[in-house]
Amino acid sequence: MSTDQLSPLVADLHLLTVLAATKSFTETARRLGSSKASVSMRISDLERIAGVLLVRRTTRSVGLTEAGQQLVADMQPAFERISGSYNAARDLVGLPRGLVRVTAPVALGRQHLAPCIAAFLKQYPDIHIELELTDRFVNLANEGFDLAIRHTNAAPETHVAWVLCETRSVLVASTDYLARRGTPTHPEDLAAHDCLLYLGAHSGSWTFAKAGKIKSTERVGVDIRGSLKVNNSEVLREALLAGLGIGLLPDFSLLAAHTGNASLVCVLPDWQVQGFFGERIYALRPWSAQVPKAVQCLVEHLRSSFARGLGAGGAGS
Amino acid sequence: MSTDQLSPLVADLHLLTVLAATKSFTETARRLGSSKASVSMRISDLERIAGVLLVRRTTRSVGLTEAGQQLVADMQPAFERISGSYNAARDLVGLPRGLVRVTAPVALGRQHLAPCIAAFLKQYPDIHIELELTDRFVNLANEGFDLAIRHTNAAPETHVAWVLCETRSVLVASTDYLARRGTPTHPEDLAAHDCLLYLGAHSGSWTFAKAGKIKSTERVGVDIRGSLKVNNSEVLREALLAGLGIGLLPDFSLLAAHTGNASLVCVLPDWQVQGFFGERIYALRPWSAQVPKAVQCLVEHLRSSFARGLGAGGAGS
DNA sequence: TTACATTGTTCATTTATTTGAACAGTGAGA
DNA sequence: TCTCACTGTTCAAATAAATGAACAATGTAA
Repeated sequence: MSTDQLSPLVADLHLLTVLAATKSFTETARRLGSSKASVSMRISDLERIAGVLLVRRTTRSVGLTEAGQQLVADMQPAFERISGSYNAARDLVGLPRGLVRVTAPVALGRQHLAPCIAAFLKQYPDIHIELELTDRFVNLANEGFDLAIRHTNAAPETHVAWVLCETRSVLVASTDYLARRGTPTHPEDLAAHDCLLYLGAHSGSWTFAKAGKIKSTERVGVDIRGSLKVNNSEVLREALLAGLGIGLLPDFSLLAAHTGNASLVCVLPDWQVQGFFGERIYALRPWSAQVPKAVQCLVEHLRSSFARGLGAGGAGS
Repeated sequence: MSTDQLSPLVADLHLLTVLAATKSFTETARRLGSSKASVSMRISDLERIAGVLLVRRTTRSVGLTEAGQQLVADMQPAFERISGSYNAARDLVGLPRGLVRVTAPVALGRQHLAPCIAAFLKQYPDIHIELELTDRFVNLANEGFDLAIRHTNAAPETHVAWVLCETRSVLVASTDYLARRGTPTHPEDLAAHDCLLYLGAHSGSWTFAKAGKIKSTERVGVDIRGSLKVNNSEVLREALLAGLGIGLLPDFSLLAAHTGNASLVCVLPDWQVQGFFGERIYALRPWSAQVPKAVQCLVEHLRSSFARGLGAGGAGS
């Protein structure tokens, strides 16, 4: 079949698929790096030329008409295939190159990912990275990301997942605080302490098990109270460093904590807190037939860096 | 998988598939209705951005590199799917519309197709037709046609084929010529006549069978000679009308012939000539999942017009 | 209900792309 | 071998597209 007549339209048809994903002209424009005026005009032109109403506009919300939905659903896999083929062609030659869009939690990203990526970019000058730090849960496929770094218990089945490292949640406090308020020797002592909570986790109580015996039945649940709940682990760490109380931090956050003039020490080192923060750091990728070489390189670099200790810079020269 | 990065490139990637089909920048530009300068620059840009050499240029011939070939082969079905979906979406609404590119033999096209199409276009104001008349054998898929009218014996297996009508080859001469030279009563009499030949057919002899007994063994082969061989059936008809000799014409050509002041009559009506010109007129279409409504309408119109007698105009109001 | 913030569209201006003619290079035909 | 027709590329001029500020419309929050 001839596809000649497509040529002036393919770009607009692809635009439509993005619009279908975002359901927003503004967001579509941002994603494609153009203006909403342009998106508006091009979609209008497409509808005029096709002679079919594709987008239902209600000035405040955007949805596709039935025709539009069908069209997009039909074309989506085709565009994915084209994208995959193009990336494969790029990767046939020379050094890995191209743009990789990454999303990561703010704290983890700032403290560990950023220096790691900096070293990576020096090593591969033809790879560009867009790093978006947010603690919001992003839908990789819908928002156009190539890679997500997640701190979680289990990788979702629908994605390709690489384990970057194992992590633990550790109960810590500043030496200053412990000097003032005493060091707890048993979980039940915490009831008399200021406990700082990560907002969003199942707040209100911590469950302890004897270290090394997490699966044993010897568990202690402690209701806790404190003056600060916050959904940002960096703020939490700063508060702990400032001596505001005892709190739970992922172990990798501790590394950075020792660089300041204050320092945090482990509390109840013989006890392990259950279930807070994920126990692994993953790199996730929406499923696709093949992984672009640039993404593969980045993941490889992250794995070796994380294996060597979090926050370690590059993989050497 | 995100295809966002595709957006500025899809059109160029599609351009590449057309270039792969035509193996010519000039022809690609003609097909897409743009200039070769534009094609040249866009392909160059694509290669620069991809970082891969896709096209092998030798100033005189164009071919794809291995990377380019692989890329195009991968993308081709995807673009066909997109094209199909787009056409399907268009056809969901209202009157059939869109562009239909048709190729047909010159004579058949001028005499019968053109008036038929004229009536069709009046009936469907939103359908546009590009009619390319040529006796050259065109590759539908490669040259971007949606429909071909062919005068042939059997439809190729690789295409969708509709039979428009049956035809016969008829031996004719002008009354004027027959008056001067006498009317042959047996094929062997032709040896003494001026016979005008369609150039390109297996020239040099005609094989006759008793009418209604084509499959019988009673065949007569006659070596013929004459002063004119031409590959255009209209010129042949004019020559016959001018009394230059006896010649073979498809029956539908005769209809138009009677409109002049001279007229042609059948020679040897009891005999049937074998194998010259096809015995059917077909409408062919490169295979595809679904036939655009505009094409379907056109074929339907052609069928009913041809069934009603060749050259009949529209299908009525 | 009434502001407010944000959406999609419009229009004059800026920007990028396309164009056509000139050019250099190559393959077919004599 | 040489010629000629035609190829793909280049560059200034012309054309088309993208931009962003202003605008009307609508869902949201007070």
